[in-house]
Amino acid sequence: MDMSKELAKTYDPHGIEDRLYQKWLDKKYFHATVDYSKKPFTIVIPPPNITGQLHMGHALDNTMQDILIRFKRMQGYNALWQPGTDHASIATEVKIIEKLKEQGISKEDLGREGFLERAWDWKKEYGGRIISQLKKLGSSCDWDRERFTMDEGCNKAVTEVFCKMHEKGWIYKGSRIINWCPVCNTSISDAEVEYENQAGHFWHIKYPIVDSEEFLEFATTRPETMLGDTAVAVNPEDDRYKHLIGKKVLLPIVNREIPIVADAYVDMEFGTGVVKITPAHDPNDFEVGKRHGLPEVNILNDDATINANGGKFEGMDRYEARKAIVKELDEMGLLVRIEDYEHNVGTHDRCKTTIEPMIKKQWFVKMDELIKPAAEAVKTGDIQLIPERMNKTYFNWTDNIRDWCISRQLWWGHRIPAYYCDDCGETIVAKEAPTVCPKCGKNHLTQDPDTLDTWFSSALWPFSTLGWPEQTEDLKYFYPTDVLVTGYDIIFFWVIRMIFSGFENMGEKPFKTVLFHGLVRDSLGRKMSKSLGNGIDPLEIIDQYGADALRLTLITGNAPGNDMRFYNERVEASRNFANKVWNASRFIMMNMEGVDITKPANADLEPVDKWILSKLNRVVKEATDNMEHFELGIAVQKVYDFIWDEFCDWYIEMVKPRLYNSDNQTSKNAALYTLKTVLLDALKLLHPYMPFVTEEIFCTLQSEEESIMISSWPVFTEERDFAKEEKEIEIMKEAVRGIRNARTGMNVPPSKKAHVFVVSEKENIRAIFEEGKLFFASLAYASEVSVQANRDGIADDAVSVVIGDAVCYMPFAELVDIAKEIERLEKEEKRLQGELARVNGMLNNEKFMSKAPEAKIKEEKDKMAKYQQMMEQVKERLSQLK
RNA sequence: GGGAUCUUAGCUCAGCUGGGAGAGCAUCUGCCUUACAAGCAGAGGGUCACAGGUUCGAGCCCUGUAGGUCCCACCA
Repeated sequence: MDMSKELAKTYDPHGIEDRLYQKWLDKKYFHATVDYSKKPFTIVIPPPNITGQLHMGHALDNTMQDILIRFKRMQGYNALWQPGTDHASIATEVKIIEKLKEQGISKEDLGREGFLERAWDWKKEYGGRIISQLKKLGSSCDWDRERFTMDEGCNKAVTEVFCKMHEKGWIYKGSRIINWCPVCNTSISDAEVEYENQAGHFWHIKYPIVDSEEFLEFATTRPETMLGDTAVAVNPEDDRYKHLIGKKVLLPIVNREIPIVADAYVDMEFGTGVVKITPAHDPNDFEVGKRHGLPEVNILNDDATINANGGKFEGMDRYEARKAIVKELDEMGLLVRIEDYEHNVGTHDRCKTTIEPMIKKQWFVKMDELIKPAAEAVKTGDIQLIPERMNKTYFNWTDNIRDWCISRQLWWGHRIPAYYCDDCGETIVAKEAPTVCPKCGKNHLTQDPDTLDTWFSSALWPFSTLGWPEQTEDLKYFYPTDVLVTGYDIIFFWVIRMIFSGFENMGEKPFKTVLFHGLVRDSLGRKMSKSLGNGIDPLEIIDQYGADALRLTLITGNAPGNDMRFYNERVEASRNFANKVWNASRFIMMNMEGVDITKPANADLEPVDKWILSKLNRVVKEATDNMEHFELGIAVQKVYDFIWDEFCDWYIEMVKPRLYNSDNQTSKNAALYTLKTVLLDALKLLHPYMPFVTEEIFCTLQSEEESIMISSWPVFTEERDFAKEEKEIEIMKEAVRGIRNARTGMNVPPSKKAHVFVVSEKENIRAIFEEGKLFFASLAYASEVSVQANRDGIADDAVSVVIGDAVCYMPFAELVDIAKEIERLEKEEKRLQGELARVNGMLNNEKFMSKAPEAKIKEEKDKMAKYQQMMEQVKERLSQLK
């Protein structure tokens, strides 16, 4: 071994991580190309926004994907992790506008072309930032394939889909009530509206009834909308108002006579049972208006100031107008009272502005047919959601689907491929801009100024990134993709839309499995947010503890779809584990130095070697199985426990005497071989989780293979299945534990060695201890170990440890406190009594004996035999001592 | 209003198809044992929210109750 590569005493990820990542890039390990000799395994990245900075959510999301990709790659799949970024239409546009504002420039100053130029510049400058941050995490994306939702290919895909669906009639333009954000100045989809409970008021108001002295009283949370009232509604069954139906009220201030209509929408129990109807500014009123043929009076400008329909309030902000109107109603004696009222207010998820429902001409996607195969796929299990409970959330959306408003009054995005003839008003939807109007033949055509909802292009991501609409080889080979990893918070925005888009355009699901993860919260369980300032920067954590430690922290102790809390102590624990692995490796390498290790014959392996190989074999099987089922946290926990508890704390300690004693080269070789073999396989199992430290060790240890990430995943082999040795070594471990325990109980310092006598009537048990004498002595702090069939020559007052198959004696002479020893044995007796009672209870239960599976009964019988044996031994010792 | 989910050791959480309660951190005791003090060896600590039920057997399945979190709907 080249000792210039000797490892440092503590693991320091600095320098190592960047160097290894660069090596992987240089060697093109992340790159995947079509190869029919291998099975594909594909993941498309949820494209991070170009405005984004890596946060813990990304770190978790991408760690999970990287684990799956690295795992499958090692298993021999042709693993493709398709990366890219999202143009994030509204988020980016808002940022650019903010930046321009600092320079005193408005969007309009620049005009569309100029603005887009700035936007692309912005993308160039910041769009790559998050990519370099993903690299810090160790993400093994195929960067040669990096895509952008607004690149040429994606644009082609968007246009193709838009035109195709328009032709089918599934994309239409219509005048409907939509959610309007007065700050962002655009329509938004229902999914982008976030309801927020706000303290507000209930204004109780009355309208005078025409040709009557009577008034009709009702309450509203938005009195300013009265300017747009075109009716007042009551329930047709409501006896209080039946006589008024068909009559009119005089809308105050506006002095417009509006009808009293009857509509079942009105809840008689709520308030006075009277509702003012403002079809232009409330979705429910809009429906009522349609049913009764009411006029729609729009009273708002796009910036939520009152327009000309508001008469003297024109130009006022909606909230100013509210005050003014309330004041005026009060002066007219029409304000009955004001009540404090908490109600849900729709806000824009991006900017938190209260949205205004408005009637606008927008483009929509008709959902009723489109959603069918998407709902069916999850129902039949063609697409599997993990955890399964996400199905309910999914169906809740598919069952109540509403048409999707896709047009946005923004510039940064895919422009809608619709053109209007200025002369005859014809609408043309086409992939290429038409030069003349097909209807009137004139050439005054204007493209629709609007762009598409960001999610329209991300919905196509699983196939647009593989070349669609071209029928590329990549598409044939890598589609459908295998797993989509994402947070449950974007199931409506993205997951569902990808699914129906996949079926519609590819005739096939976009992925087989969706693996959901939860939110990463702060140590107090709060969402990490900019406004709270409680966000933890993954890059800082990486800098402090290393990417491996961060990755492990995000994966351990967490089940799919569950939120987790993040705090530094957890990262420290992960970092400590990396260091543990590092030091175990360092130990093994030190001992390998200058030694030619050869593969030993099975007969030359000692029982402990077989024991650890067999244990390894099992963890290989189980961890692999867990990973196949996406139980990443469970899998890594098993690997962690194996490495730390079994391999480091037991096996390494067990073989030390053999390594230090070079008299028996066969035994030493077997130990070294086993150490190296187990370490290499354990590193492989760990690699998907902790790619850097495992690679660094692997390459130092195993110079003939160039990288662990392209090495092959360990598999279970019969050859390493040593059930007998596993059992035998467990007996010795039990003895060691018992001895350590007894010593601690008597405050015997480790420096005080004792002669340990192992007494067993069974020859095979004696043989086991005889064979493992060397390590048994060191683990049990023995100056000497004697294995014998009876207790001849052992002092009566020796400390005794009962393990069933054997009894270990430690004559300490002056140290032993007989009273204490009796106490200890009596405690053991009591414990055994309890155990025996439990086992007896089961075995004497006829129903248990007749109904329980045979294996379970045998298990309990075996236990009983063991406990009985131990009980006898304890009793015997007690009688001797007394 | 509908739905989901959680309640397990002092803290944060695992516990996969029901078969003797686990981890990390924290606490206590003893150890610088020639890989690791970011360590080693031990210890203490839980009527698995509560009440019923199914079962030979329930942390796990069913019903209900209480409290927390989230999603959807949005009664003006």
